[in-house]
Amino acid sequence: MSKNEGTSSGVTGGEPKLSRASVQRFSLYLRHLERWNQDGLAVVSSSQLGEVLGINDAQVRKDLANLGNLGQPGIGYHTQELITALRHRLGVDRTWSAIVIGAGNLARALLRYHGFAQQGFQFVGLFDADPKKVGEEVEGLTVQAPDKVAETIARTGAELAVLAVPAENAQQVADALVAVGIKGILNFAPVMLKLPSNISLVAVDLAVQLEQLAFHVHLAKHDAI
Amino acid sequence: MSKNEGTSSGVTGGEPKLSRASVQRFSLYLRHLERWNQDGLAVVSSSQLGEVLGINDAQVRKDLANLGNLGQPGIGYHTQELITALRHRLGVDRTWSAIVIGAGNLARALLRYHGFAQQGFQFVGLFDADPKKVGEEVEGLTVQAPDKVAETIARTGAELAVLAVPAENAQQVADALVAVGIKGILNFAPVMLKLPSNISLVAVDLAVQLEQLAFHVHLAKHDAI
DNA sequence: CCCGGTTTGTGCGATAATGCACAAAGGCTG
DNA sequence: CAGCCTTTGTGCATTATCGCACAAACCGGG
Repeated sequence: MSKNEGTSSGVTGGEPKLSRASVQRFSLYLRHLERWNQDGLAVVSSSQLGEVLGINDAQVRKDLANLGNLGQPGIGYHTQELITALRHRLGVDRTWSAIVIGAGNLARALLRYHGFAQQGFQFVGLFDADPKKVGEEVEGLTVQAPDKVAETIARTGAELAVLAVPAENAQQVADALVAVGIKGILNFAPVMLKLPSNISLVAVDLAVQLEQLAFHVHLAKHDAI
Repeated sequence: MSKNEGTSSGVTGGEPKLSRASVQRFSLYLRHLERWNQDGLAVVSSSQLGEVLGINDAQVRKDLANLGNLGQPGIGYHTQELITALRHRLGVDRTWSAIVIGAGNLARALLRYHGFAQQGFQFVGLFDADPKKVGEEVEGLTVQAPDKVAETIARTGAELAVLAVPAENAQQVADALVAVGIKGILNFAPVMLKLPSNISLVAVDLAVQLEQLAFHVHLAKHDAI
């Protein structure tokens, strides 16, 4: 996240400020609640949520307290109500349009992953600088040349971009995206992008994750006292 | 990470204990250092590293102090030396073998991503429960039935597994992997796996990341005081 | 309508992570 | 070799995050 550190609510004091950690968990709560809701579970408790997330139940209650007093002592939380509140607070009680830059395998995987659509995200454009890829069809989208991005944004109102290009080009592409009005970037390239502070950024580095895993296994072996 | 919370070094006190946050950054330092090293940069400073990671330089020095006194006042750190120390400490100064479960698009994307190989990870097996996929060739690997996992592990010594299966099957598959001796799991399914505490776990939920991004953009709009 | 069993909301202390600021150490110039 | 500049290592204050524990609220049974 660029500089959106504090997640400060406007001084107007509308809603309580959320800690970065809480926001991360909100998505996870939502995921589980939606599953449970489909299973017909009308009410959930903080300990149930804590259980599946592997955290303390008090933490859950504190997080959820930020949504207003939705919990009822002795009962728990109404699943549907909680889902609605979470989606509203997260800003996913609407549809978000996103474009994808880079038509490699990762992009294809993302386009085919239907979890996004369920959460209200839709991909409205796919772009690649490689002329050989332009014109190709992927999951209902036709690969376009990068100079068509502005036009697509204007037409669809897309605010988010997924960056799945090589590290070398990432910064340059990101700059171009900002120039044409993109508001948030999900970056898969293994570089720390420099963006204006009003542009949001979330980075996912898959190699880092695997490395973290290796480290923990490595440690577990040597730790074996 | 299952319970490997403290990242506690064995009481033997070999190396200083690393904070979870430091370890996360270690991978990032390494990534940039390797790039710079290839570019011929022999010496780096904490402020350079802080710059590219977007963090304070004091933080960088504290992190790196955990590797021993590699820095020289007035000079900085020798790139190559730092790389060696980081790789050693992270446990990536060796080759790690990993298997992939689930031969969907995400798996294909991962197999084709060469960043892993550069970091010393190699994929030695690909498995899918769908009989129609068994026998297919993907990036030099032949999709096998899940009951062949044990055999592959025995043959290759693979310790890591990448889980790229639907959420419904994830826990069951994970249990099976643990049963045949896998030591660490990188989980892409949107569920919190329950694993024995001696098994390491790193989870990546792509939908959550996109949701985080949406939230920050959402907030930026409403925050605009 | 009272009582035991649940579950929320939260004040408070504990723990972790971050950032500041400065002394000590190395190198370059003249 | 003296002076100045750079950069490390780290003690300390600040901030963020977590978990415990308990009062208050709610339910169902008898």
